[in-house]
Amino acid sequence: MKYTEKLRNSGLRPTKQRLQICEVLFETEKTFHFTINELSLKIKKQIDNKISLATIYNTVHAFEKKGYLKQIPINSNETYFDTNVSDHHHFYDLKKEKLIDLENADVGPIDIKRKIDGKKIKSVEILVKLED
Amino acid sequence: MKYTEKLRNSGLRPTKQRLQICEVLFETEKTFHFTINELSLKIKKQIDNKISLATIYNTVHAFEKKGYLKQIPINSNETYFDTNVSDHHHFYDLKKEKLIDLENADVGPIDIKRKIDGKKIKSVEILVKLED
DNA sequence: ACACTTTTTTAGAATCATTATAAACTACTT
DNA sequence: AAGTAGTTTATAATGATTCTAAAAAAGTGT
Repeated sequence: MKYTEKLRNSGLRPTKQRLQICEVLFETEKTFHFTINELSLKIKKQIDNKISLATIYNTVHAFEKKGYLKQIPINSNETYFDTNVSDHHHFYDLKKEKLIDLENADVGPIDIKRKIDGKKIKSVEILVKLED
Repeated sequence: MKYTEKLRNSGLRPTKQRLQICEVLFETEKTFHFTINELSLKIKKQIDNKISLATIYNTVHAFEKKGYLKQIPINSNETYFDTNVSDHHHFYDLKKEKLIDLENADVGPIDIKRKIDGKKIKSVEILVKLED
């Protein structure tokens, strides 16, 4: 299996559950955004056996820590994740509660002029809220 | 009282609780960031009578709706608010878990080139994560 | 001031995402 | 095969937020 190595290299044991979650997350043409609840439903549809909710939480957090997933900073009662870990930004449709990727080319260059002593910039994330 | 009119003009009755919360929120030299829990403690310290938690939630949401407060998009289990409602962005010091205001002048102009049909931009918020 | 309507406050309960627990299970090592 | 360290699991616990419905306060008209 193609994800076995990837997991081993990260220090994560390639368990059946993790490999199956990899399939659901990364075996897609396009990247996508999800909440744990949405992912849980997706897994139920695509996988025969049951994966417990706790395992889904554990796995998503483990993957996020390893850089295979990104958390999207957004004010919502649910945490949003993104399988697109490249540098990019988001629209957030407030009505539909849906995220839309903004390709890097869709946003002019960002120039952060201020510096904080002893700190370096890890990421710059833009959230563009949309209303009707 | 100086906030009475402000509230009336927004269609909010200037109740004792709302006026007191105005004092705590806006009667400060500098603007600040807070969670509901932090605000609740600040109120307990500064105000003699008790204001119920439900009222604090109600009031903060009412003020946010009227534009007197801003929610800050950030991944945390608690919602962060800002008394600085001017157009500005934030640094987030990952180590200290602290927000720092970025004045608008600290960030070059943001150009969102992509448009979504039937939607208009409500806000553009940048979160710059800082590491050591 | 009084009566009446509407809004607001409140304590407590309910909700819901997330995390903790601890026992059973699985993967890895020797 | 045995040992151990990591993982999964159901379930309970946590904790922020929202809901409820009754009491209180504010606004309005007389």
